[in-house]
Amino acid sequence: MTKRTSIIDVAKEAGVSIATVSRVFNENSYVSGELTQKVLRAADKLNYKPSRLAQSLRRGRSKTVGFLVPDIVNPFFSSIVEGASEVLNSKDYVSIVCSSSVDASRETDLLETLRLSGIDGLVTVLMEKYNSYIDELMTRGLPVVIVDEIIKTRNVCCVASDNYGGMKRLMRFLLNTGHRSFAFLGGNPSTFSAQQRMKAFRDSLRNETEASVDILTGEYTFESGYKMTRDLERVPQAIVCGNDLIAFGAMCFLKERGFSIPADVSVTGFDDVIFSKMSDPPLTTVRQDPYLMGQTAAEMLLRQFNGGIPDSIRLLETELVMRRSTCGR
Amino acid sequence: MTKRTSIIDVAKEAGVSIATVSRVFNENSYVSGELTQKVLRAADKLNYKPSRLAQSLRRGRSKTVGFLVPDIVNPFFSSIVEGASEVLNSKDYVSIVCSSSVDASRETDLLETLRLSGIDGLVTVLMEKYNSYIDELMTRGLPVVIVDEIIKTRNVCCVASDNYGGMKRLMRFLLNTGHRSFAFLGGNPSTFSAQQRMKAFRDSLRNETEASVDILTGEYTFESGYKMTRDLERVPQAIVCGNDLIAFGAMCFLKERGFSIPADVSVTGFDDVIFSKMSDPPLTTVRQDPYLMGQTAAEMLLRQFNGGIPDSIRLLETELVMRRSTCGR
DNA sequence: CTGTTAGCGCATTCAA
DNA sequence: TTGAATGCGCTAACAG
Repeated sequence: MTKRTSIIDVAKEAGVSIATVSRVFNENSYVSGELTQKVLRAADKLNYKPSRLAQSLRRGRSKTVGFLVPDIVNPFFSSIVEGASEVLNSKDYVSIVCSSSVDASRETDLLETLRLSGIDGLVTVLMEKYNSYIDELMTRGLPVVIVDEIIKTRNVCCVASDNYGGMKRLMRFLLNTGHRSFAFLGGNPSTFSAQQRMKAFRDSLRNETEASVDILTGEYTFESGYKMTRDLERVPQAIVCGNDLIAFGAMCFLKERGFSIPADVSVTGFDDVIFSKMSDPPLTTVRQDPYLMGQTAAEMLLRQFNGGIPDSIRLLETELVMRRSTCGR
Repeated sequence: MTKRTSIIDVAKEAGVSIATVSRVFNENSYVSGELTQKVLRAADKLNYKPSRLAQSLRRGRSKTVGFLVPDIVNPFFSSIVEGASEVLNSKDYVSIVCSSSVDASRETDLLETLRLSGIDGLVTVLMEKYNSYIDELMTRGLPVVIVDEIIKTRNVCCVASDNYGGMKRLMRFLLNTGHRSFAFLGGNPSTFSAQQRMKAFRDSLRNETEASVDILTGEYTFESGYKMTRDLERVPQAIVCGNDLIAFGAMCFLKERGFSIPADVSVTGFDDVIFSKMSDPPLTTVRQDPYLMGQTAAEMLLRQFNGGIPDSIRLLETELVMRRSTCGR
């Protein structure tokens, strides 16, 4: 880069001290109208804006927040980042984004890089269990918000969808519409969301002594959904999937085998990704709002910046979306 | 944040000057083995790592690259970011990501924020036409790479898929399999990629005087594809869509109207998004590789950092992916 | 209200 | 090889 124009250049141009220039740009101290105009004019002429780098070093705050997510390509995670960034950007914060590329072993390194970059706060979706390095960061005083997971054992801010409640509602709907035999095709059971959804599935059937139940777990992917369905000993009245991708895989297999959806078997998903309304048939699912999760996380962070102690846990509503992949029995 | 341990603390602990500590961490100057050990031990004990912020200010380089994309939630754009970030991270660069949320009027502001944050380079996918602020940044000496658009009029590095060649190949395939009546359902015609694809479509049919041709343009969305198909005066043998989303919309409408795909009408897309193999029927499309585009962009940037002048234009191969949404006539 | 000065944490002269 | 001193661009005392 060409040499930046610095505060000194502006001070010279305006014929004032650098402190005055600084004051004009910080707007918290009083400067006479005359000098303010001079400074503004000079700054404009030289196209000057304060360097965030120098401000950061001096202030000890960088107006920067770090993000660490498992996979930025996954719209679920990128929506979280987008939601949070929107809120943060409007407060003049900038986002440094790291993706671990679904490699949990890289998380600590990336977190360290983020810390060294001088972030003021951290928003993260962790891959598996709680990363103890987070504790260290918090001990050092870094504001943190964990997304898509609720951790009660430590005093850390968390925001997640009500996975349990959403799945409960879906199951109630299925039960009410006459389904009595079920299969659950879950995602990676080490994740918080998968655990909650599966637990809700189980709990919903606890009193249904007549119901037939099958539970498999795999990955949150199309392929995994396809395979798990193939591995099913028999096709039940309803296949409840851990997320939409699994449901797409299940529907694909079922259609190949000549089953008609929903006439022969109902299929449900979770998430309501953009393609769920485009699938054939459109998928009955539980909508969660990752964008809102991001916004909420940002607000929790902002409150910490302002010295407030936000509610440490926020559970976001989910919504049952009934489409044509399910029907009454 | 708790007070960071600084280079001074380490120097004291090790009983050396801060210059020596600095030298040990920079590995470019010679320090005796003894002092090196002392410093390393002290740094380890105090858990010291140099502050990137201070380094940036001092060096005038931040090891940070800025990204500006229209929509980070769109996997196409996030793949570009991911591909580039992977390459850059491995060279110890960190990514500052901005999304204009599909609002072209915000681009210049975000670019300015990025500049003030002290980025060493910029990778961007612009919304519409060339943003002249980019020129200013380049004039100031900032290395820039434009992605998904080829700009020949200015001396700027560009990387994009061979949209034209890909569409040509697809049309050749369609022509070879006996299709003679076509509709083209294009995306936003102000984007470079849309223009290239449409041009290739037109050029392919230039010598087919017998062919019947219809051209509509809209947005790169499911809804737009649905509507454009509805607006078609008659259903041709092949509906060539500007991207996969449009194709999904088209297929949805066609199926609702009782058309059988591909028996009654072939449908094609562009991009090969993850859902294209899951649709019913799976979509014939042209695959492009945004992740590779990102990687390539990063390499072009790195070469600029090293003072090299990279090829200013890189066109990436596309691949025809034949699936079951098309058949011979 | 304005200017002078110190120092954020570090890399890099210049001497020794 | 090592240390002392300087300054990157800026903010925040402290004086005036």
